[in-house]
Amino acid sequence: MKTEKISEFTINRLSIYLRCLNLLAASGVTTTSSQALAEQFQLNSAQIRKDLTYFGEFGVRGVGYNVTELRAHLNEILGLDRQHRIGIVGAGNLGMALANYRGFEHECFQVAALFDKEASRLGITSRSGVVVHHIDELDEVVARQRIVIGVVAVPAENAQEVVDRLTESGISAILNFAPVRPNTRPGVQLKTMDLAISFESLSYFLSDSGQDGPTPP
Amino acid sequence: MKTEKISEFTINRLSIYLRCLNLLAASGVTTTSSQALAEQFQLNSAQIRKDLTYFGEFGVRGVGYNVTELRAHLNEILGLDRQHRIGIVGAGNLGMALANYRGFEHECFQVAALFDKEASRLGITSRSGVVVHHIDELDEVVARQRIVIGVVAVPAENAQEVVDRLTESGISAILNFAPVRPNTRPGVQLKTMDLAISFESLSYFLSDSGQDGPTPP
DNA sequence: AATTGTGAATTCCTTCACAGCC
DNA sequence: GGCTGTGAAGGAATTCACAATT
Repeated sequence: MKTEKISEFTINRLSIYLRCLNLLAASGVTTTSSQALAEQFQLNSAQIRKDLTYFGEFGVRGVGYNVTELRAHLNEILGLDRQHRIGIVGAGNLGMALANYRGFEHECFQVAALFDKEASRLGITSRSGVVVHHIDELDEVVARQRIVIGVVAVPAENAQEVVDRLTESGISAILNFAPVRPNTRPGVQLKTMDLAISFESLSYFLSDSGQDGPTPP
Repeated sequence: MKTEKISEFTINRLSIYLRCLNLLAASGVTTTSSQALAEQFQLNSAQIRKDLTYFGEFGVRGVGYNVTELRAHLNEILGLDRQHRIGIVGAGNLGMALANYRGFEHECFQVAALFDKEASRLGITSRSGVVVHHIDELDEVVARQRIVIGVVAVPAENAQEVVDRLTESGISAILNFAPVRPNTRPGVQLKTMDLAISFESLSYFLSDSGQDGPTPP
């Protein structure tokens, strides 16, 4: 275990490794190696080893990694051995889609509350029975429900205000879907999923397609 | 204009610069500089200049950049001066949320069709009247509607199959929301928005929040 | 005087290659 | 023999700093 600063690239790859291991475990594989993983899932074996050794020595030289053990380690490193309660601000199409997202159901992430400022949306419930509160109840509900992750699913104009209110409410991590780059206090983790950037990037590569010419000898 | 390979980081930042310029233009600003942009929007001025010069010399030394001109250039570079027709595969919560997403309405991206394999979803329409087709009509509808971007909004298990079918149908760019890393033919642009990775990354930073207190072994 | 465009310096990330261990 | 863990090398992205330009 190093005290070195660990890059977000590494953390994101740990999620990928964990997924690969879950697939292997599901098909009954008990032992694997960085090379085997790299080949099956198109990764780089040295990178797998380097990423893992930031957190410990999980392998056995000459043998490889025990799938069950490594899964357990990655789950713990990523904090997936705990419940994380989520509050979604914005009960429009996106907010409700996230609240109903089945990907959460079997996982450690649990949508515990929804918030909106539109009177017409108050009281609506998600498929699993989570109710839409007025945004003015944010502080109270976040505290009562022990919500730690806030999701911003409101229009760009309101995103900064919502981030500020979430921060005030004592939340420690925010996933923002609005196409803005909000300011946050240090200590509050912010991650933005920017649909507009993704589409515009695709648009760029459509325009100048033919980027990838034939590889020289 | 260089022939150098341009990184995706640069392209993504161009989207951000364009947004900033749109804000400036909306408040009547006609001229700006890399420093002014950097200060207002928390960017790095050298990076702005370097990013822009991959595509041309848009500034005037001693003066800065003309907001209207630079917007026009970025719009053209990103291909936002053209319509891009989108087909969404998967008419569940996420697919319908994307189809109804207002961010598209005033932009150059237009959702032209929805697809699903569930009989119960066929014929449903989005708010703007786009109808859900059976996935078997993909090839025909993609051709008829001149769809160039495919969106994958299906469960992980079906994502690779959908990517293959989209590729077969002649689409040139894919935005994937399933938590997998599908294989694509070279020439087809693929971008994955991985919710699971984002949440797991936030979870990680929640666990070890505050690099000051390392956990004992 | 002010700001761009850019080579050089720096920082960060990835890959190589091999010593060390099973 | 085979595989991990890792220092060193290589490559990419960012930032610095200044000559060139208006």
